[in-house]
Amino acid sequence: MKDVAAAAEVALKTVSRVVNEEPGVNAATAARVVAAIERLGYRRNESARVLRKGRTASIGLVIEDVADPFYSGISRAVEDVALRNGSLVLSGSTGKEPERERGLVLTFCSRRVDGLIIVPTGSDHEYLLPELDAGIAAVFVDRPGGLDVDTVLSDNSGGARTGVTHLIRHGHRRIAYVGDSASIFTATERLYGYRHALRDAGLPYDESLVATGPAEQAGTALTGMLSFDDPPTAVFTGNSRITVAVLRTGHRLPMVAFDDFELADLLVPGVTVVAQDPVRLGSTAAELLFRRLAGELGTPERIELPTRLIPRGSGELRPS
Amino acid sequence: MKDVAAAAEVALKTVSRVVNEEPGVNAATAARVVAAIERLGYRRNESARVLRKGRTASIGLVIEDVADPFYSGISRAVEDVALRNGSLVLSGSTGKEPERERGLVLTFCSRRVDGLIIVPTGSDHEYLLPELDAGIAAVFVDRPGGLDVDTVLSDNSGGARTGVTHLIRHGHRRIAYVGDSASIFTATERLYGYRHALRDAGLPYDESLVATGPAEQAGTALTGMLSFDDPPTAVFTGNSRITVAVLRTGHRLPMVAFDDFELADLLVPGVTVVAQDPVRLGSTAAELLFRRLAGELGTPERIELPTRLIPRGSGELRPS
DNA sequence: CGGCTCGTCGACAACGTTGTCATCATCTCG
DNA sequence: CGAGATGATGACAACGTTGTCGACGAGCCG
Repeated sequence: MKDVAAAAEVALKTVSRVVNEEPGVNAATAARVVAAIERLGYRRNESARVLRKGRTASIGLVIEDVADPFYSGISRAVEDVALRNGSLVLSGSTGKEPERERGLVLTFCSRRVDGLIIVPTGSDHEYLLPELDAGIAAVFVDRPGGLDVDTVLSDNSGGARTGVTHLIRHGHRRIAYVGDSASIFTATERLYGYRHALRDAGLPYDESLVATGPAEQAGTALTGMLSFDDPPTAVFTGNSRITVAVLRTGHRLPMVAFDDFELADLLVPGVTVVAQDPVRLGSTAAELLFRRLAGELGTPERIELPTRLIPRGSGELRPS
Repeated sequence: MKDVAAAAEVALKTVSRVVNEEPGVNAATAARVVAAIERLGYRRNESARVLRKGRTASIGLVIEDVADPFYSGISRAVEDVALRNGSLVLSGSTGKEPERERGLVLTFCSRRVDGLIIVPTGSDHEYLLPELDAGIAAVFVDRPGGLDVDTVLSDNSGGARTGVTHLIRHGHRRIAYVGDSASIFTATERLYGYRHALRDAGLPYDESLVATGPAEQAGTALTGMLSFDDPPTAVFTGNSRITVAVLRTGHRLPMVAFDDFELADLLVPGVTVVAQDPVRLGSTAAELLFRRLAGELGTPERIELPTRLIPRGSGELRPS
């Protein structure tokens, strides 16, 4: 900028004014400055600007894994909203490691992002408090982070309840639940929805039909249940990875899956799912964040987005 | 930092030294400073540091769409490599719009990223030249960007050739090619591989069996071909979106698809694919970038990663 | 004991912006 | 014609770091 000023024979400040399109610059002078900028290939140094202004026009996005379609959907939505708001997105995957989440968040903070969108992995987010005090806005997505902060969730229990009820309506009385381990918020909620549906229908809750744990064990768990004297006639799966694991076992059990996935309609039978809307999850969170950044006050919101049952065949099979 | 210095009753520079773990600070003094840092909840302002040092320890990643599994694979790999190198990733999706790509790249540059990893969307990347001169490193991934810059690609033509040859070996003589429009580098390469395979086998190249264009038209194009007097007995699809479009038509034509996709093995029959390795694509590009950032000189490299044929059934069917 | 090195520390400038205020010429109006 | 308003421009400080260099005392050696 100094060079540009020299080249255009004006003061530094005048160049600054031109670059920022501030009023009060003679058209002729401005033209001279623009020419000099062009000639020297000058581009404003955003770091210095940030230092001066305090706002970085960037937000941090912390998710579990960009490579997972659910999170990449969120990712894309956040990106789009950010772009519309003139912000950039710094993103990082935690891979379910709370330590890595913490590292990412703190790094983002020291880079002075204006706000954070976090899919919380650990349960303890105390370390965020000083940052929040320092004025960084934060929104939790998909799971609550244990702090009194804006949060956007899917209606996990309601969705699971709908899905299980769907199976019950089709005549199933013994329905297996295969889901993530109980330490994960969404898994607990979905299991709750499952129980709720059983209760609604007056069916007993049988613990031996419930398997929780990582996706790798889902297949064997279900296979085990099928060897019972009184095996389940249908299964409700708690997330996509588990759904796939169950599908790979080759049992063609009637099934409703939580979370939609590509090609669910091309399998035979098509897989009936309770679909979440990752894009809407992401955009809602981002909109909320930018409203906060724009100065909107008020108590933290907790938004629950509806899920949608998509019948495709597997959930409409009757017990055999 | 000023406050910390005051609280610890030392000079600004001493705090800086402690924060950066520079040698030459008395242990007792350091302890006092650390205590003050703790007490005040101080965290270094990275923007100021960047301004002073010139390096931002961040790279820009420009891809077509994070929500596409192929690109999110790249994304994740880049992220991991960056993290290992102490860098952050600014990312953005272009959605195939050259204008948006340009905007993203220039924004990243004005934020002084150290380097860029770009999946080029437009063909004209002249606008990058001033940035490259300014010392920003760049690597193109998946497609060349028309500039003499490090580039990491899949072996598109070789992969397609292998895939088509596979069908030929299984007795097919009339093989349809349904791929992306010719303006896209990878599509041209794959079509070239297709022709190459036909030539190798002494089969004629029949233009009426070749459909290029967006995925939305892929289904109808293939359906059209199947009404010929002498219809194709197998199809080679040029990318995942097109593969899915073709699958949705419901024709159970013998088929080899370029690019692997989740659940390809669960369809009936399993879909034989020529798999690319997005993760390796991303990590190779990132490694290359960081080597350049570390000062490695030499002429730009052009790396072509091998593809892998994965037989799953659909490609092993004989003509009916 | 004088000169030397070494360890520790601080003063100061600089990075590239932008906000504040001052300057100066020109114009307007009574 | 003089006072004040207006428009254009510039000088300077500040944002929070870090690099450079110099100061100061303690310990060492000859």
